[in-house]
Amino acid sequence: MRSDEELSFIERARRRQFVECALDSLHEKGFAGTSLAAVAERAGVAKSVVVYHFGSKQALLEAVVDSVYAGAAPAVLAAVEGAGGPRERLLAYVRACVLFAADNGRALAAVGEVFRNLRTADGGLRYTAADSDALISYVEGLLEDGQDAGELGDFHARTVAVMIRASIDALPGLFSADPDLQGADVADRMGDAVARMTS
Amino acid sequence: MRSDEELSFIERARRRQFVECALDSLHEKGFAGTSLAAVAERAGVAKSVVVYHFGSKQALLEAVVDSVYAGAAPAVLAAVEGAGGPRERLLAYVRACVLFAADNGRALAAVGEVFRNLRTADGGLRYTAADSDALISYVEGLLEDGQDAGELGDFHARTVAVMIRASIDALPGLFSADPDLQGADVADRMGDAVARMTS
DNA sequence: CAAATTTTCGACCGCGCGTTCTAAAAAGCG
DNA sequence: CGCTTTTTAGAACGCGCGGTCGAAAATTTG
Repeated sequence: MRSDEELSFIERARRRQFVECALDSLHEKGFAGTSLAAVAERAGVAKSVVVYHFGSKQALLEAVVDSVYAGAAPAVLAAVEGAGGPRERLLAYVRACVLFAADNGRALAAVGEVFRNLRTADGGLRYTAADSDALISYVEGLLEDGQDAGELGDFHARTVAVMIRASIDALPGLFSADPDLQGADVADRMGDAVARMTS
Repeated sequence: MRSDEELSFIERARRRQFVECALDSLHEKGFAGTSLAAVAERAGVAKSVVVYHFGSKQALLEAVVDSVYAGAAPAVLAAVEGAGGPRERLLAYVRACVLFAADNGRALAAVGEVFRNLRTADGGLRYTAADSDALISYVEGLLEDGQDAGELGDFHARTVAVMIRASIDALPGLFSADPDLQGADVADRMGDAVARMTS
C-alpha cells in the first residue's frame, strides 16, 4: 500500500473516518484526551488499525488540520474573489470566515487544539508563528490594497491585521458559548466593527 | 502545616520558587511538557517536594494563574481608575494591557497554556468560558459607559468587546514573534485601532 | 478455488506520568 | 542538649501513553 502513490477508495474512506473521530475527540476531550486509543474506540477498531493507516499520531493530527483547511480555504477565497473592490474584498473575507466558523465550530476548535499543542519529536511546536503569520499577512495584504486604492483610511495595517485575525480565531469560542447566535448576525456586527476600524 | 491558616515565610518562598519554575516550563515546553518532574528538576529538588508544598499538580498550576493575575489586575485597574472619562478609561485599559503584555510575555503565555489545557478529574476544563466572560464583560461595561455618555459611537458593544479581548489575548504571540517590538508603539497602534472601532 | 495481499486484532513493550509512602535529614524549641 | 515538627530524598505504585509485532481474518487476484 505504501508502494502505490495513490490511496485506494477504501483507504481514503478509513482515513476520513479516523480524521472525523479525531476531530470529535479533540473538540470534546481536548488535545491531551485525544489518544490513539480514544480515536480507535470512537471508530470501533483496535488502535493498531489507526497506526496502520496513518503511521503515527502526528500524521493523524496533521491530517485533521489539512482536512479542515481544505474545507475552509476554498469557501473563503471564493468569497474574496467574488467581491468587487479592495474594501469589499476585506469585508467579504471577514464575513466568509464568520459564516464558516458558525457552521464549523467543532472543526476549528479541533484545529486550534492541534495548532497550540502538537509538538515534534524535538519538543518544538509542530505549527509555529510562521503558520499563523501566513494568515495575518494575507489580511495585511487586503488592508494595504485598500489603502493604496484610497478606499481605506490611514492606520497601521499589520496591527489591524493581527486584531482581525485574533477576532476570527476567537469565533469558535463565541459560538460555542452561545449556541443561539446566528452566523449572519455576528457577520454583520463584526463586519461593521472592521469597517469602522479601517475607514 | 495544614493546621495553620497562614503559611510560614519559608513556605511562601518555596511556593513562589516552584510557581516561577512552572511558569518557565510552561512557556518553554508547553502544558504537556510541564510535568512535576520537570518543575522539580528546574528547582533542583525531588518531585515529591513539589507535591508536599502544593498537594497536587492542579493546585500548582492554579497558583501559577493566581500569581500572574495578582500582578496584572492591579496595574490595569489602576490605569483605568486614573483615567478621566469613559473613553479615556477604555483607551487606558487597552494601553495598560498592552504594556503589561510587553513586559510579561512569558507569564501570559504560561497562563494561556493552563487556561486552555488544565482539566479537572472529571475531564472538564478547569477554566471555562465563564472565566473569559468576566474579562469580556468588563470591557463591554467600559464600552457601554462610553456609549451612554455619548462619547462613543453606535456599535454592538458585546461584539466589539470580544474583538478587543481577542486582540489582547493575541499580544503574547505578537511580542514573542518580534522581540524588537516596543510596547509603547504597539499600545499606540492598538489604541488607535480601538479608537477608530468605537467612535 | 487457491495463492497472495491487505487489513484487523489483541497482546505486548518501554516509558513517563501523578501520586503515595517511608525513612532520614534539617530546623525549631524548651 | 534532646525532643518534636517540618522538610527532604528516593523508591515504589498503578496507569495510560505511542508504538510494535505476529498471527488471524478478510479481500483481492490469477
